[in-house]
Amino acid sequence: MHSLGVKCNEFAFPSVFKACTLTNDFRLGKQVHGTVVVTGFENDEFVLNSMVVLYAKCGEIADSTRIFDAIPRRTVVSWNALLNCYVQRDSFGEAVELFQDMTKADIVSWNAVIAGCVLLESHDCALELFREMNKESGVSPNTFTLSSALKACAGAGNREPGRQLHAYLIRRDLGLDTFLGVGLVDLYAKSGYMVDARLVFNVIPEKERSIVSWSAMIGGMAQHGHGRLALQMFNEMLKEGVAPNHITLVSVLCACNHAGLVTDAKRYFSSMEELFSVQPMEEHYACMIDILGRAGKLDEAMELVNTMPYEANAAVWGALLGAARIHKNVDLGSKAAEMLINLEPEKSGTHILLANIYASAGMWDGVAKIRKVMKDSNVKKEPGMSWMEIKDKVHTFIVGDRSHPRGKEIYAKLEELSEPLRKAGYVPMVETDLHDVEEREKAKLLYHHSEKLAVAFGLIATPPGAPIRVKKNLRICLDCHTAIKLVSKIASREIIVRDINRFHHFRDGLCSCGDYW
DNA sequence: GTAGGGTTAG
Repeated sequence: MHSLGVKCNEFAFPSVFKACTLTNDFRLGKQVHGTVVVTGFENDEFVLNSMVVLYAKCGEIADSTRIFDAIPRRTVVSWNALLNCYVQRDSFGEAVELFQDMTKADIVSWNAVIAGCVLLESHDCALELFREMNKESGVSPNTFTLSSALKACAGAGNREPGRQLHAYLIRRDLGLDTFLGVGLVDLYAKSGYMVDARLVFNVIPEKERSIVSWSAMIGGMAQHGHGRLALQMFNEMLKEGVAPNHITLVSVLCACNHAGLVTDAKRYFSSMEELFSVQPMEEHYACMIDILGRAGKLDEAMELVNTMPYEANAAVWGALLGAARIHKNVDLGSKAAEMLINLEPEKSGTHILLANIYASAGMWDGVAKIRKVMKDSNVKKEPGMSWMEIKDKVHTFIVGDRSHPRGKEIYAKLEELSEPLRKAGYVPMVETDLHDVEEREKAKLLYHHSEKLAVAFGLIATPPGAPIRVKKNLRICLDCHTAIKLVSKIASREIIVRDINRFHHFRDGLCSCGDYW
């Protein structure tokens, strides 16, 4: 158009800027900006709004803000444009400031700040804003708002508020669009209710069912340790003619991993490019290395590390460290830990896993050394915490804590369980505990880990036979894993623990993770 | 003609 000499008007410029933004062509964008100035359209509100977005998305926040300030008649769209740019560029502080300066925030503004909270994983903050919006702003939520709010609930594994959102959208007859469908499936999956996730999945209208909804189901099942069900679902999907993307395939590998299906995993991994036109990416290699490592094929895992077209990242070294722990391989463990400490010095989990490896090999001087390193470098173990939700109340537990109103009963329950546990073969794994206290004190602490307290509370606070659902902020500890398996049998209860990585369904003395985690 | 939402991996 330009070369034909057709003059661009104020209606064409916004689309051109949008195209520059989408293709990240900042050079062209600046040229077009020049044309705007030359042709005298630099006061048009639409033109300026689209320029705000262009500059912000290309990282030129200062210029973007300058253009924003120069808009003669700023509308709510101008404010929202900048607001969303701040949110997407992780400048949440600036976003909040801008939001507070707005005289009349509309639904898009609210959606932007709520999405911003979710992005930072400040789930409670997101829900708090959501409530404030409903109560005080006179703006009512739309499907965008609800999908962010659902994501906040899912991220926190908090089914109750999510369910209320579900009820709300039914009452308002909003119907399930693609995003709400995924949001609900993921909510139920992440809060431990796979049956409900499946029910929602089944009622998503066909045209709203996307590869993302399928992936959420398959990934959810994998996280719950239902590896074979996940693969069944994958086959069902293929039968429907839906093509997997790279995320679906990560979940498929993860499903094989948790079901111990090494051969299937290898088959999927080596044929994914041919069958599904998805080239193995870093994350697929990391999964495959994890699978091989867990299965004890450490040499094969290392070979893949050395031959893959990527530099080993934290996920890869983490997988190797985990494998080293399971198979008690001190050499590999220390190598992986060293790499990880370089890559992620701020995480305490690496030191702890390595200490566990030393401990299980009886290398107490190694354990002591790590304890010293942690002390000197000020790496603090994040305190383990567990939660149990009853009705809409959340009960929190910390190791050895007695402050819960029913503390006495909880400790009595654990005491009562100690004899049947011992008879069932439970031996405290004192060596896995790193607290800097005497052996006897250690056994006591171990027996009062937060997840054990939460389970004991579940036993006394829910009716006989009801499933017990616990959440934990770290990986479940090995000793607790063993103990809870036995408790599920002794007390005839299904116990579901969501740890930082996945779900453990304990039933009749076994765990759905197959002790593979 | 300008602004906003979803799935994965240690």
